[in-house]
Amino acid sequence: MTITTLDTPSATPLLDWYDRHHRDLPWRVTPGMAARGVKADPYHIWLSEVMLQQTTVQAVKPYFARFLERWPEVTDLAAAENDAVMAAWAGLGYYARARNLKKCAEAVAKEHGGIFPDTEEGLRSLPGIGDYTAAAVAAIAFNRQAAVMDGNVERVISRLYAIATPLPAAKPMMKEKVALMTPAARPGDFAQAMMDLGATICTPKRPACSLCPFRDACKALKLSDPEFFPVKAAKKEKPVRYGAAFIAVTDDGEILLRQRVASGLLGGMTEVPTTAWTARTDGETSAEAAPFDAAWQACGTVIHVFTHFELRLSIWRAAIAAKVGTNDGWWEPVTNLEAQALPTVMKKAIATAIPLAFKTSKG
DNA sequence: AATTCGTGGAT
DNA sequence: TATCCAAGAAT
Repeated sequence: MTITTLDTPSATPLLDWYDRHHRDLPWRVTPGMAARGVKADPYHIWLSEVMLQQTTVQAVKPYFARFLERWPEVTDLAAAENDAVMAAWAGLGYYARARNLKKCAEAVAKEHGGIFPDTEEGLRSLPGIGDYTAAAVAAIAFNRQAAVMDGNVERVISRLYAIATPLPAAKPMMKEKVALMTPAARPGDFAQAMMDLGATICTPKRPACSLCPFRDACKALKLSDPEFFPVKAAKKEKPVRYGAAFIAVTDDGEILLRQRVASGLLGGMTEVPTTAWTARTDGETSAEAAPFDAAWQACGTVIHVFTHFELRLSIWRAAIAAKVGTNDGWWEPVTNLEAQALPTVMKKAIATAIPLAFKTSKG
C-alpha cells in the first residue's frame, strides 16, 4: 500500500497509462515482457542511460546497437582498447562520457567481479554515474525504490505542482515530490513512465493534457497554462571563437592527424592540426599558423556550435608529395577515416577540404 | 554554485 | 533562421 497525502497524486493512473502507452525501446523490458519473466540486463540499462544523458533516443539507438554487438558483456567493454571505444562513441558528443564509460566497465569487471552494484549508493560511486543514472539503474535494473529525476521528470513535476521557483534552484524540492510519489511496487516502471509521459504527453511545447493520466491532479493545467512551467533561469549568450584547421594530404592518400589532450573539450579524441580557438580573428586563422610549410590553400569555413560557444574554423588544404615528419601526430590513409575517433566538427573540417572523405558528409 | 562539456532534430 | 533542448556528470 502506497502512502499518499493530500498533495501527493497516486502513481496508479500513471502506471496504468504506461501499461498501455509505453514506448518500445531496444534496452527496455516492457511490462508485457516482464510478465513473461524477462529481467532487465543491468549492463544494457547502464549503457543506455549513459548514452541517453543529454542525448535523444533517436541518436542513441544505432550507437547502442553497435556497442552491444561489439562488446556483448560489460567485461568485453572493460577489455576493449580505449581508442576503439572512443572511435565507437565518435559523433555522440560529450566525450567524457565515453572515457568514464570505459573506467566504469573496468571497475565493474575488476572490483565487482563483472556484476553491477545493485544499490543506488554502490552505483553512484562509479565513474560517470551521477544522481540521476544511479537512481535510474537502481530502479529499472534492480527494482529499487529510488527517486529518478531527469529533465522529463522535472517538467512533469513542475507542472503537476505548479512550481514557480526557477530551475535549477527548484531541483531539491522537486526531487522530494518525486520521492513521495515513487511507489514501492514497480519503481522502475514508474520512473520510465514519468519519462515517457514527459517525452510524449507532457512535452515542452503544446502538451497533450487531454491524454494525460495526471490531468485531474495537475495544478498547472488548473491554472490553464501548463507551458509556463518549468520556469528556468535565463541563459547566457554564446560567444564566438575563431581558429584554423589544416588538412594535409599526401599523393598516396594519407592525411595528418593527431590526438587531443585527454581532458577538456573533445578530450582524447582525434583531430586534424588546428590553431587554438580564440575570440580574436587576426593572425591565428591564417596559413601562417600551419604545422609545416606547404602550399596551403583556403577552401572554406566550418561553423560549428558547441554547448557554450560557436566556432568558426577556417579550413586550409595542402597537397604534398610525401609525408612530412611530425612530433605529435601520424599519417592515416584517408580510406580509413571512418575508423578514427573523429568528432563531428573534425569530420566537417575534413569534408570541407576532401568532399569525398566520408560516405555521409554532414558538413 | 556556476561552468564546462557535443550534437542534431524539432519548432 | 534562431532558439530550444534531449534519460546529466564532473569540477
